[in-house]
Amino acid sequence: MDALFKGLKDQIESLSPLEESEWCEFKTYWKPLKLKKGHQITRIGQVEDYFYYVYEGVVRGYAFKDGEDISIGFSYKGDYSGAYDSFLTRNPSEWCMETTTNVELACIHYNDLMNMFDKYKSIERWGRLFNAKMLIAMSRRQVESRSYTAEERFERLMDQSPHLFQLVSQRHIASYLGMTPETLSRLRKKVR
Amino acid sequence: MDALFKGLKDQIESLSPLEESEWCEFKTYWKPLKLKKGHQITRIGQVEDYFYYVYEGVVRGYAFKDGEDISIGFSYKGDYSGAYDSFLTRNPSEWCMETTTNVELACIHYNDLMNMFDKYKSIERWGRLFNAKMLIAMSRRQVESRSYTAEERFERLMDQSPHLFQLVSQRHIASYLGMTPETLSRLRKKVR
DNA sequence: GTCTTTTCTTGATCTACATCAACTCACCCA
DNA sequence: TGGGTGAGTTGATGTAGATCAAGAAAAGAC
Repeated sequence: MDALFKGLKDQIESLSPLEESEWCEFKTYWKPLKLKKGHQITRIGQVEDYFYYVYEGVVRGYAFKDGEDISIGFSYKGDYSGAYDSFLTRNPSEWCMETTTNVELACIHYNDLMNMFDKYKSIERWGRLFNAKMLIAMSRRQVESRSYTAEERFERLMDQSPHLFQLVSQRHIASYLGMTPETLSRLRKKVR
Repeated sequence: MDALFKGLKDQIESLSPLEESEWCEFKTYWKPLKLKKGHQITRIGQVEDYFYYVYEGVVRGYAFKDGEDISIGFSYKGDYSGAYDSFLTRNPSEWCMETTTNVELACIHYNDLMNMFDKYKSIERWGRLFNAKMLIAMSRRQVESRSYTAEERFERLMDQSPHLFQLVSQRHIASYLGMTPETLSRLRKKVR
């Protein structure tokens, strides 16, 4: 439990240091949460009320388009996670979140987070910098997905996150890479 | 000139209202700027020192991968623009910005904006919400680019931003849509 | 205005990847 | 313990869109 909050505090302070008193209050709003593999965190059409910090395990974010399940991204230890567009806009989510392993999370309710933003400038700053960080990561990924072939995207993922292949099913990785499971299977064979 | 600042103020206040005194100070750091069509705003490898507000005209953001020019996005009237990853990280930019029409902009220097973030919570908040807005737009676009065929992406762009086809060359639109200029040309013929 | 350069168009081919289909393997649970 | 269900593999075929190439048209340059 302590390790979870320590991880969370470190993550936050890497972007914006907090006063001890601020952290003490902020901390009270974060709730620890253990979930089993395969748990559906957010469903489509539902407004996301929580923002999650992943302490252990993997969470998969995905969208549905024409009945297709498209993986948008995976959150591991130290990442934040959630149907972030719905959380921010308060509109029904177009995305879902589910655990692909057993996970340990901490979560905070929208209202509590907004109150913290109002109350503490340092937390407001963390919010700004956190969004900026996400934005940068996402724009890099956008360029990536445009500049490389299926095979190159696969190789890059193998280099950057080899562990993912142990933690997530092939078809989810395939949809994340923007290819069919068959194509991914053939690429893996080629490497072996 | 006044209209430019009014537009800027409205944009900012749509996310976070400012005290009159805050706006008066903030305003002094924004510099108006007129540029001709085809002007290179940011080059690759250069650190982006400015953040831009587009009052009139179109700015194109693009990346280079293996000598390929890939359009990332277009900013029109009322948008913000800039090599945002470089601006935020202070690393040399992997992206470029150029005007595709004559433009009128307002720009603010990194240091001045950071000072404003430090000084005013309302401006810090604007920064957070602005990043959030960009993030949401980008994540929608990411899902879009995965879920639709070239033809569908073209049709959606025709619906959403028909004016773009007047303001930007076909090959830039093509790279934005993730297809070759030839393919775009054929799709346009089909519609006519 | 005419000459040059770049952009756009159109056609012929090629290929990466999708789709369809059949088979294997692991895992679960009655 | 065996058979059902979903995940992964493998092969045969199809196709969207890339690539290559060569005109036509538009946009600058002087």
